[in-house]
Amino acid sequence: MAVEDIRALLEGIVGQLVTEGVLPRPVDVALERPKSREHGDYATNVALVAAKSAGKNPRDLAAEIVARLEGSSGVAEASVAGPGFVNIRLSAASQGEIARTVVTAGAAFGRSNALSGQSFNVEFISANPTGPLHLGHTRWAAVGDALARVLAAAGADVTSEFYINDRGVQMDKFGESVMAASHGEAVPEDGYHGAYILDLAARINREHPEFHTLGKEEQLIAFREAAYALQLQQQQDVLAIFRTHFDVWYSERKLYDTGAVDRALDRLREQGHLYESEGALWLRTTTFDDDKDRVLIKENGENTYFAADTAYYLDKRFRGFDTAIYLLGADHHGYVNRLRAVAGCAGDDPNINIEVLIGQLVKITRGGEEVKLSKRAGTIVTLEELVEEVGVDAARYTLTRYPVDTPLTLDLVDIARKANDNPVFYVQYAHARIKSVLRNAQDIGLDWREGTFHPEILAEPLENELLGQIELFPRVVATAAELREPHRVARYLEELANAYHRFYDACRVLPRSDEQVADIHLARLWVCAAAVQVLANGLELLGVSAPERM
RNA sequence: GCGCCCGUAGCUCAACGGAUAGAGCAACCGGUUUCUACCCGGUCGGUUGGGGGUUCGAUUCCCUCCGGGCGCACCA
Repeated sequence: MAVEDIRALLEGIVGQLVTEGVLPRPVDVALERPKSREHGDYATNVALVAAKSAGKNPRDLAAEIVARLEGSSGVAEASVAGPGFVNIRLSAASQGEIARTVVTAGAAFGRSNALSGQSFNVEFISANPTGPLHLGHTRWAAVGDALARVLAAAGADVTSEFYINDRGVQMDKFGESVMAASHGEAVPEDGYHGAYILDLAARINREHPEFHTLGKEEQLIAFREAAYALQLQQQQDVLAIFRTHFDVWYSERKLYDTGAVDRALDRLREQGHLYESEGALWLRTTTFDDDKDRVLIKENGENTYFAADTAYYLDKRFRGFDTAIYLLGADHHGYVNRLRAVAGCAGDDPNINIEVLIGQLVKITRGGEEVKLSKRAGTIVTLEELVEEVGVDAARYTLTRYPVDTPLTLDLVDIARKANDNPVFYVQYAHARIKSVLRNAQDIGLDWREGTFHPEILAEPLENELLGQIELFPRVVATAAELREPHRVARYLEELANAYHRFYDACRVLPRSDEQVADIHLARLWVCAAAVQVLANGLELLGVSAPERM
């Protein structure tokens, strides 16, 4: 019996109470899993919520609901508890059916239509192609990708996107730096100084010796473009290794080439939010809660970076996305208001068409000491170095198991530890452990898919807990998507893994050598098959591997 | 000065406005006759930064103070 069934049952009862005049109007049915198992499989606070409007004592009202729940099929027991909660315990049979549901749904279990019909553009990282991705980008590489997966699992139409800042003076400085290095000269003071600049220069010298025959202007462009291509490719390679997928790599240059900037200005002009002052063109963002108005075109005729941002937002909307989600670092939170104001100025609803998620900074330590310098980039630790040190699974999982508004301190030694104090291995181990049991079952010729599944014999408390935990998965995924909080999936998996380990500890799955195969063995194999499926589905949402053996 | 985020056990952090605020680590004590012990159980540990308010109920929402991080460009 699934949550939806119980919810429907309760809603039906509330409807009856309204019809009978006990309640003046319907109330929302909030159904939750009690923290304490002693409170049953499910609990609802409808009586507490409705008591006031009904002019009744919450416990009396709860008792009326309980009376109607008892005797419903699938409900083993209902009771009033505390100030007026209604606790519900399901029958073993209805609870056990969940295993069959999961196995039948397979990889689709957990997917829902909670957000179907909504289209999202999820933009994250969006680094300059002038160097390696570093720690500042890493949190989003993991969380942004997981968010895109979670939204899709909730039925939303999702496009993940990386905005390439390939225009402007930073690109020129980058080109100058590589060119200087290729000539064996010192890199300009305000250029890029990492060791990777030397690598890029050496490689370009090798592949394009003819660049040195070009005139200064042409040579600068040649180096800039060649270095850009190589560096972008390097970022893409690292992200591919990190399993972070982007549907679209959107070049800032493209905004200009396709006329998106002009189109955006036209739109804003139509909406009446542009004005000229002191020789510059301004957007009146203060109308929508920004601190000050912003310049789009400078006095010297150049576009500001903000003009590109504006055009980019509108381009996303022109491309048909309902909501543009931006994932930004805490050091960019000052942009939130002006971005939201752009939506307002364009005639959109800043509360619907744009969402900006701010991620707090991540600090890395190694054995308790802060790690700052990267060997390669000369700045802070790179994504590549992090992966080399702790591996993709550990890095991704660790970064996604915390809410993004929590400032993080991660210790490389802890993350890489292959022990139970490391949640990623704890969850993966549960998966591998079940796979092992399933393999062993196969080895002794025990096929749980054949023969009859008897859910009603799954009456052990730990079986019940595990099944209840499994059943929660779709709701967890939907909530993670609705709240844009993929960490909920990771936390859930840890609880699921724990529920499995405790089940395994108490309930023998396979027959011992001197035992006959019985219904209970088959039934528990179904539970194992369901648990391993949910673990795999959950890890997939986080982009973490689900190992067959460890 | 203005704005955003954060403050929960010794440490790293959880907790759609719900019941006795939870995990892991650290410290101590236990558990395996056969499926993966990278597992399971127990003990110790708290004025949820302080103070008000909202309500049946506040770690959660509002106000205020304290403490920490970050941001306040015709830069990119």
